Amino acid sequence: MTDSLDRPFAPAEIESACYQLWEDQRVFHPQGGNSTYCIMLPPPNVTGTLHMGHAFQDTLMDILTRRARMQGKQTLWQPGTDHAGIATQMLVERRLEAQGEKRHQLGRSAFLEKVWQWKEESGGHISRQMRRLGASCDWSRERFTLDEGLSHAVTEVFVRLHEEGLIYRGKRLVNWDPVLQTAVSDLEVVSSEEGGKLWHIRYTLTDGSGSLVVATTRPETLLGDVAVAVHPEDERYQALIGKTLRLPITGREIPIIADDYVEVEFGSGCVKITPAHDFNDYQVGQRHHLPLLNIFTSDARIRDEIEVVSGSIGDTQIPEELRGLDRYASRKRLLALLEVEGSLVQTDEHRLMIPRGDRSQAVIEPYLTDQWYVRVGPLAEAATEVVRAGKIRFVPENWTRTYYDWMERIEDWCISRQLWWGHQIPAWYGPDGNIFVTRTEEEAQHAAAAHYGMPVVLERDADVLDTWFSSALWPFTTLGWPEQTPDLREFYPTSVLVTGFDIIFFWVARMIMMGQHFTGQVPFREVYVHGLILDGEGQKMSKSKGNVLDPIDLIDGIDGEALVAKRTQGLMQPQMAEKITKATRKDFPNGIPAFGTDALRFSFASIATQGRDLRFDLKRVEGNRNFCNKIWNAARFALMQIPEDADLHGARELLPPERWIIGRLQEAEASVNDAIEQYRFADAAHALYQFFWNDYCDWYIELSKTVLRPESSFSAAEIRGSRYTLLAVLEAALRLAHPFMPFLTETLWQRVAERLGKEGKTIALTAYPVADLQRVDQEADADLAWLMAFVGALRSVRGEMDIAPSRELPVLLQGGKDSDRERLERLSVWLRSLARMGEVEWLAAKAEGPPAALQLLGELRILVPLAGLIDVDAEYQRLSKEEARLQGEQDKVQKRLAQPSFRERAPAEVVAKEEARVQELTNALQELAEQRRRLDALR
RNA sequence: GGGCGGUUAGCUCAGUUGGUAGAGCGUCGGCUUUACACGCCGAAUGUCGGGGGUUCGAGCCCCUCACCGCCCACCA
Repeated sequence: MTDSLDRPFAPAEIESACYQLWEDQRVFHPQGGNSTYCIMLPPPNVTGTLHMGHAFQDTLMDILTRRARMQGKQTLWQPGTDHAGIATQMLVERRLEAQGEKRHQLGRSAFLEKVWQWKEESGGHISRQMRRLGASCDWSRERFTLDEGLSHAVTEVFVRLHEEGLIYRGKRLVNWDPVLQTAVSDLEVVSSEEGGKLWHIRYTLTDGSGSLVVATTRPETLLGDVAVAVHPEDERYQALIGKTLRLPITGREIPIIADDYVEVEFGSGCVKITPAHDFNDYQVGQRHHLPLLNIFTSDARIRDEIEVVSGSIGDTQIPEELRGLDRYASRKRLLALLEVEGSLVQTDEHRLMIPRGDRSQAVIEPYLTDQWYVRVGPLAEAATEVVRAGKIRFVPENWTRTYYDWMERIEDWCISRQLWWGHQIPAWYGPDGNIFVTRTEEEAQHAAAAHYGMPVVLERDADVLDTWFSSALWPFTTLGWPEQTPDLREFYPTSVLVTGFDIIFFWVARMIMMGQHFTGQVPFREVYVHGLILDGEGQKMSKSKGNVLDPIDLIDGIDGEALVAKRTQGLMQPQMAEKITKATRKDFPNGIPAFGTDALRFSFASIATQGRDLRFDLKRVEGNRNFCNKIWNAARFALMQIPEDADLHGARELLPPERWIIGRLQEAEASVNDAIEQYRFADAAHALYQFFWNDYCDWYIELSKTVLRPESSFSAAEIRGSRYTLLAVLEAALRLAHPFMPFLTETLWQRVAERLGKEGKTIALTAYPVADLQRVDQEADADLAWLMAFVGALRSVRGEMDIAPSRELPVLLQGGKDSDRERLERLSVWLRSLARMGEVEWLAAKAEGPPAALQLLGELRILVPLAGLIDVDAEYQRLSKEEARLQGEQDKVQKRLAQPSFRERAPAEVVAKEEARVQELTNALQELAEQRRRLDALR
């Protein structure tokens, strides 16, 4: 540990030493306790780097984890990383391409070797960054979705689901990414409105009696048309249903069918039906037993010949000039042909939803392929039920509805991907295509031998599983499943899942389905759904916008040009670089100062409200860095006040300030605990901030100076009480703050605890404070409220009248109760030091005092004589303003009281309160008016 | 088309059973007061998006409108 506190707060100096201490002491290993607490880290991409969203989420998890650990629970925060199939494979492919190599030239095993190599190189990065954040994961248990144990579990799950008929293989339309050349799930497709056209194309009736016009946004699929559909009740086309049309270009004959999928109002009310290239048309095709004609290759080019997947047609020829053309080139060409033919009757601008792959951004093509699916119906039902039954609670609760809605409409999950990086599907094919799904190749061989009556050569399915398949198992596979390990027994179901709403469907729902199915228990009891971190302008942070902040830069600081370089390097659109450079130089002319981890963490906690979007403002971090500094200096002060040889454990007597601050501490403890329990991190942070800065520093430290100063007239027991309280309250506050600011609190605690003679190697394993509200002392609270109001009154006079702080204020008192006199006796020593109150004199009740500034403290009149001190005009104005304010309030209250219905219906205590208030206001107004008259005479 | 959020001080946002509107930042004035100028003291600032309703009483409950944002959805 760094030793000297004789310097300003310097986070960089303390952070690494603290983390070292925690790891050396094995602080993060589960230990002790009769109850358990467990959080699963949502596994980040193994080759990724920490972004603001991670840092935010990790901070919240760490707060929960550290508090639970300090509460003495056996606590595990399980870390690990995800192989992130598509993302990682794309990245490695891009790197290879930069070196002039291609995935397919390398071949599967050589390519995979390259990916593993990349994983080894960049794999530890994100966990090192998490350590910088202070994350208290048990790193000795770190897992990776592709490591041996987890892969084994994935196979086990696949095989079991297959045996139960919940996994099947089928040929149907999938979302096909023609760039990545793989199927993706519904969730990986993001549709957004884009500009396009609506083409109107004429199809002529084969009997020569006329024609129809169909409207389409995808003319290039025309070659795959198998029918034209109209609405069954559409009067315009009644007579045509059942007739046939001639497809433009090729002249193939197709029927006119009736299906109520067609919207009468849209376009011409006629829809071309292309079952192999459109999800709706597929349904229509199924209903009407139409052929399935595939016209595209896997990279979305026109085939050389139509592939008849089912049904039959006469001619499968494709015009030579279209063959091999990309879908957009073929669209252009085909439109030209239609134009020539005279079939293109109209072209309209049209906005439509374009589906794109969330990784590649390629336009997704509905494409007929063989894929593996999870039959989610039964799983979803069970997963809905556990939420309904309250076994899983969403926080905030309104996400429950989103969850239900999705679960009700969920479709089977396409889990196979035509990638190489991932868990290869444990399925083997016999020579005749028979499928053997087994745990190992040997088992498949046995099964095949039994099936065919002789050994055969099997071919393994080349596909891998969707990354989210293994992620769905994360809560139990990381704990050793399928083995019934002690960890699994101890920590499963886990306590809470902390996650963003963007992956409720991808991940949360699937974990619930799989967890419930395979363990018979929910994977977690609560789901805390947090908001999304946006930049200061409310924009989503993204590399392409150039507004990304790196959490590590906020901790260590970064100079302006380095930040510019970082933001403009490796852009997908290099032309943005100039704009980003300009904006960055404007927003961060001096770069970013080093705020330290604790300030960053505290900032994350303080913006963690229940909203959906959370703007991240650097000013806030700066403010919290100042808070860290405040704590640092307060601790320095406390330690400085207490001589090395001071005996803190002799007889102690507690003065009102001590009794008061102890009470405030209890209330702060209650607020913080209560807030964390409800996942109200911002409230918890606020309570801490408020207590430490406003109560402890602004008032208590200042009050203690009076007792602890060298010429103090307080007794030894009182001084000891004050010294002890100063340190003990600080020590408790450090423990209370530790989950939020682990580094700062650890460093200071080492020194404070030593001085207090407290045992323990680290604050991380001390007891988390629990409020004892019995210790809130009503009398002390009343004393301090009086004292603070008195000090406030004098400071207000001083501030508004511009009286130098060095100048003592003489005070005249008048009126008031016995308690005011009694308190003045006991508390004036603090009034003198905090407000620099000078001579005090009591005036007789009716006596006419000298011209003075007036402040009211209940029935007590506090007068600061004007002679030589006060500007009469200024005080006159101040009084007038104050009068106006009170008058306004009095009017409001009186109006309320004047209503008979208020007296009749409002609770008696509310009425009494209002009456007391109006009385008080009336008195005050009288006093002020009188005082103003007196001053008026002097002007 | 359906659903969910949001609209409160110059800015960013709190406001949990309906009972006298708050914080941080910023602004203005003063201050080398024996931890901290990353500080201290004082001050200013809101028709709580519009309209209607319930209620003795509404920022909070109900209805409605407007604007902003997000998610879901098969009008080719």
